[in-house]
Amino acid sequence: MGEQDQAAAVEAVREVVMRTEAAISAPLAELGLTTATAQALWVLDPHEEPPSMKVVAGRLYCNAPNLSFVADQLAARGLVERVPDPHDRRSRALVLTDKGRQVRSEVLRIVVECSPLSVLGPDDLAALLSILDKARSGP
Amino acid sequence: MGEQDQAAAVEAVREVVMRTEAAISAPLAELGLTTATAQALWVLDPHEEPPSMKVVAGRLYCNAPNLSFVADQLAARGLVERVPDPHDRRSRALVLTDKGRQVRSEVLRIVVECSPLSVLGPDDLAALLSILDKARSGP
DNA sequence: TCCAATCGTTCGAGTCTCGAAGTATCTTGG
DNA sequence: CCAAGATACTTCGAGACTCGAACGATTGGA
Repeated sequence: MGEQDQAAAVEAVREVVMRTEAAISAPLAELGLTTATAQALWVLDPHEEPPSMKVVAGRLYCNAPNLSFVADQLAARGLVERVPDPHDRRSRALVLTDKGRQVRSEVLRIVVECSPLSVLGPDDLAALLSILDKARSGP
Repeated sequence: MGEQDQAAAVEAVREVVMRTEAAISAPLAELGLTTATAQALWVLDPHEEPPSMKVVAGRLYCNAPNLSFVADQLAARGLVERVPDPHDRRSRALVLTDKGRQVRSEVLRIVVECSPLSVLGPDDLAALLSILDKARSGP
């Protein structure tokens, strides 16, 4: 019985993501972004120490060649820069440029505005986060 | 402030979906399926009246050419059949074959087993479903 | 009847993703 | 110190997915 609930939950989560992507694709296109490039921008927090390519690839659940491809696009648009790590010259950190920080905040605004989750109140959002954090911390 | 929570919630939902896809890709490959074909199989409920291509495309948030492409793959594997609608000969319904029903149940089993949501208890699952249904019924 | 709208398909192009191979660098055991 | 293996990233080539445009078949309304 619980398996049916779980399948329904997976389906619900999937649908929310699909609807979000469908809703944000047009506004992102006006910024010259796709969902792939926008997600890469998303996981670059301006307040943290610039993460290496490997770390970013991990956050995006993609492999190194894929991230190189996406990083090239962001770099071509002047949104990120590859800066060598002084402690390990094999490694390169992805750093947001000024324009990158600005566009990233636009991405966040668009996502927050277009996501189906925008209809939820603060209590529901907090409960949702609490539950999903349990799932994320699991394996 | 609520915008930060909402951004975090969108991020959490995205991560759950990414982790699910990463976890199921290998088992699905053994069935000769990709995430795209598996999702199409997923939305074909054996107990309902076979839906038209247009309806299925809507469920997958994709357009008609894309669904034709995916349906071709499922048909080539003998998992679905296109049957003409007697009332509207332009329309074709996607019907699961016997093998299709069997493989679809395997897909459900894999997803339920591999999803990060599998660590959640019945109460959390029910709460999660309740909240996401609010978001889904919104727009 | 005629014409616009709908359903599905085909075609071509573009984007995304990945495995394999290569380069540069680091690290470890001897 | 140095050679061998491991690591970080890139490039290349192929495959999978998605979409817009154009087309044929069918439907339904003026």
